[in-house]
Amino acid sequence: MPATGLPHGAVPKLERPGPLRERVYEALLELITTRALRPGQHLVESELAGHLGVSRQPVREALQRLNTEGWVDLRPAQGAFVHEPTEEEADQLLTVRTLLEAEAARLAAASADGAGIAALEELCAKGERAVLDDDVDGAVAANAAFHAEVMRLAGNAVLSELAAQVDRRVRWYYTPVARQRGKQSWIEHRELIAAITTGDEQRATAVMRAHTEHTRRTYHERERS
Amino acid sequence: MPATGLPHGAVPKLERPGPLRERVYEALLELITTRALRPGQHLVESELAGHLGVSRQPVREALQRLNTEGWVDLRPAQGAFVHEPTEEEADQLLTVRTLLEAEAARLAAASADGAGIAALEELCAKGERAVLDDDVDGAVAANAAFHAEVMRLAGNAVLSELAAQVDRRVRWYYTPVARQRGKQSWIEHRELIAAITTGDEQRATAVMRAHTEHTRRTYHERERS
DNA sequence: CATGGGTAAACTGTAGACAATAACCAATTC
DNA sequence: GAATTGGTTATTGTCTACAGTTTACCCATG
Repeated sequence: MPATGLPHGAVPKLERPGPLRERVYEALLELITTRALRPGQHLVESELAGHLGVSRQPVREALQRLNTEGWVDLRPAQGAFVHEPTEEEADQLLTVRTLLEAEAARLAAASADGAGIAALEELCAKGERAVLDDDVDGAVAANAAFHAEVMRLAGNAVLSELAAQVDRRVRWYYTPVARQRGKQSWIEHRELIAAITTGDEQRATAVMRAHTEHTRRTYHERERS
Repeated sequence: MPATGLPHGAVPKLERPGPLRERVYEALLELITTRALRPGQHLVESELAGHLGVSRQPVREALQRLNTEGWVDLRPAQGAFVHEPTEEEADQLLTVRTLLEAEAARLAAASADGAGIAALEELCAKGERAVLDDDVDGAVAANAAFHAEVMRLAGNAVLSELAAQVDRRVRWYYTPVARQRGKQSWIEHRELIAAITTGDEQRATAVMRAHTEHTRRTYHERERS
């Protein structure tokens, strides 16, 4: 290796636009999760293409990826429709999410690590601060970051990737009721950190399971609001 | 509804070709799982297209789906390469598989059902027969069918879909050593059926976990063969 | 002999054009 | 008047062509 003398991070990494399909994919996913594209809506390739300033091909590829990941339904010879979540499906997703997150918590507890725990505590503090400030977006972001960090500590890439997809969809269903669960959520996070710190796999699993189950309850009780 | 006088089943259902990308996808997946396309191999779109008698476009779409599902790695501006499984990844996949299958077993036990149990027993018998006949392919197929049936009984579509993908990849890694685990596997299946029949969720989970963990052991001990 | 530059080939990424298919609507017949 | 049939339109599925990048090889040069 040649000695360039340049530290890795210092290189500006001159912007690579990256494949168009990726950007289209992310743009569409953003539009779906923000409800700019509503469930059941018919997505016409040429419209999207024109709207995004690209050709139909990248749009097609993005739509197909969204299809395999469950965001849109691709009816043959008819086109793409934004997926309509059902009660049953939301419930099943929450079940799977509970499973994956609980396992991640167990693995994280098993391979406890000082630096990782510090990161968790920082994210937890950030979330608590956001809740006190009534910063909903900040709290949601901190929550996602917290769970992602637990996933990272688990050190299982396959698990992490699956959980990322499931979590994102759960959050999509769940966003409308997200504000209800603010303070209590972070108390539970503190408990989880404690369990991970002491390396108590059983307790970490139990706490995370209770945490996500609690989330499910909140979801199912949302009608009365 | 017009009375055509034609019974439903009698219509030959003249072959619906289905979207080309689907068929290309299945063809490529078959080629990969059978090792006709070996890990690390560079897949050139135009070659595949010519070989399959279609244009590049369906091949592209199939490759991208294979990419999102972890079968091929898609390096930008360079093309598709058959994914090379690592030890670590195989281990992580087995962990996730254990998780998903165990949960499926629990759910299946919770919603025990006479017809379902009968189906399981039949598949089990078929598998045992295949083992006695040294019919390896038949045994592998019966094994897959058995696990798929447990999944179906669990009644969780999301879980089922995830497990299907994970299982298929696990089986890809695992196929070379599949013959080692013949008879014992089906004894464990019998235990699982017993647990499901009595609706014992705890025991069903434990049995399935032991079963898949056993599979993992076998995998990791394969070098010495 | 090693090294650097430059050129060419191969492949992917994107765009545009054409064919096929399914829904929609009106006209027609029983 | 209802149902069926034929035409029409909009949209997807597929193919072909072209531009952009990366890689590898070869030749010139120190």
